[in-house]
Amino acid sequence: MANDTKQLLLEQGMAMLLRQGYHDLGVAQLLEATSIPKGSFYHHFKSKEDFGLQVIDRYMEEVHGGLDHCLGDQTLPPLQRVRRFFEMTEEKYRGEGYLGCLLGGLGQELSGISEAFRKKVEWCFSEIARRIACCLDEAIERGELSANTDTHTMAQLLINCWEGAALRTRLQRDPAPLRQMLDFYFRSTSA
Amino acid sequence: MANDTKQLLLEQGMAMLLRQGYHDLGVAQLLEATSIPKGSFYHHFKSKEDFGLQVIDRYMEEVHGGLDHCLGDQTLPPLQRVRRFFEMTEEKYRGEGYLGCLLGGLGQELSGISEAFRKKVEWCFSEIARRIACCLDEAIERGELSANTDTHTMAQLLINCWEGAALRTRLQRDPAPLRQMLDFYFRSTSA
DNA sequence: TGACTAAATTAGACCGGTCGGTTTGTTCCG
DNA sequence: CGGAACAAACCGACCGGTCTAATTTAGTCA
Repeated sequence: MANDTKQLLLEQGMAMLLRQGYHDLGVAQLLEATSIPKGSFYHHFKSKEDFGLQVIDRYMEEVHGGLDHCLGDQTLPPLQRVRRFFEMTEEKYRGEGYLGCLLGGLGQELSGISEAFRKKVEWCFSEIARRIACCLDEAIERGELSANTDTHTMAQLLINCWEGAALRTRLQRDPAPLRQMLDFYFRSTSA
Repeated sequence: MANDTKQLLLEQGMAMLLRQGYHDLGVAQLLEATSIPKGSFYHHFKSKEDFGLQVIDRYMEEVHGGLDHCLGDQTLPPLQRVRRFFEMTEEKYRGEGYLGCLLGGLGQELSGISEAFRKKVEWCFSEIARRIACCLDEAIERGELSANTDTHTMAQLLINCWEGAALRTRLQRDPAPLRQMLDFYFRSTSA
């Protein structure tokens, strides 16, 4: 079905964009990998840029799924839920060969030359931070964090430090930076 | 002189690679910006990839200069020297329009498709971390850090968290992530 | 000090290949 | 039957790199 074609392109596009980045991945290469003709590609997507932006949307669906799953787990205290989300993300990175974060990659590559991508990626990070901040608010209520914690800032910090660790993980093909970052952040944050 | 030409290409290349990344910057565009003919480019550089790797070398000269300047300042205690280095880097970012870090950008864009770039960028980060770890060793000696601090890991963490903040700074064109990260790191690290 | 030579550097036209996107046509599905 | 989806040839533009030629620079020698 038509929707299968579009989803296949988005899924394969996510994987290939993660490894190669935006400019190194040509439309032709993606189509060769999926055995889909170019007419179909331009039927579903207005342009390559449109495709890239929709890949990000598709990616965020998965991220929000993961956030729903972890932050919604009432059997764990809030801080552990937040940490669990990142541990699951690390497992996802392992399945991909420790290539880091798609958002970080596209944001880094394109935010100097495309306002559409800069705004979209920044909005995505802000959305993730907003959801984490909500969970940190609950941690304050539960006494896990001191009452004067600026949860918005702490959530942004968590995202930022994770993205830096994700870059080094991509460079080293090793998850150690992710673990060190989580250990440091949660050790420094607990009440 | 010939060396002037090469240095001009490297300087201009640094600036343009920071904004646009590797693949979006064509050799012709760089040559148009510098009014240098293509024959000269390929006289000084074996290839575009060779050029990119030499830009990184040139960049690291500046980084080591900044490290020499800050970490060698005996009028400040060690932790403040380290922090000063990053504050100076933030000022450099301001001059560039808050476009983040060249190493982070190239590492993110190219480390999935070029072993030469992946190794070079990773080596650069390791070098910076090594020098910062030396200064953190001195902070232990001075009592600024507890004796059981793993300075190698703390130095890597500092680099990683900074790179994540640099990405967000690039996305937002705002230094707030850098400052928040430094405040958090040094507040959590002091003895 | 000037002439000469070789090497270094500059100059830019040209190349084959690939790019993103368009166009025309065919097939499928509701 | 018409619109959606698929199909693939084709296009102009641009890519990294090569090649041949011209100019400049540096070294040597009388």
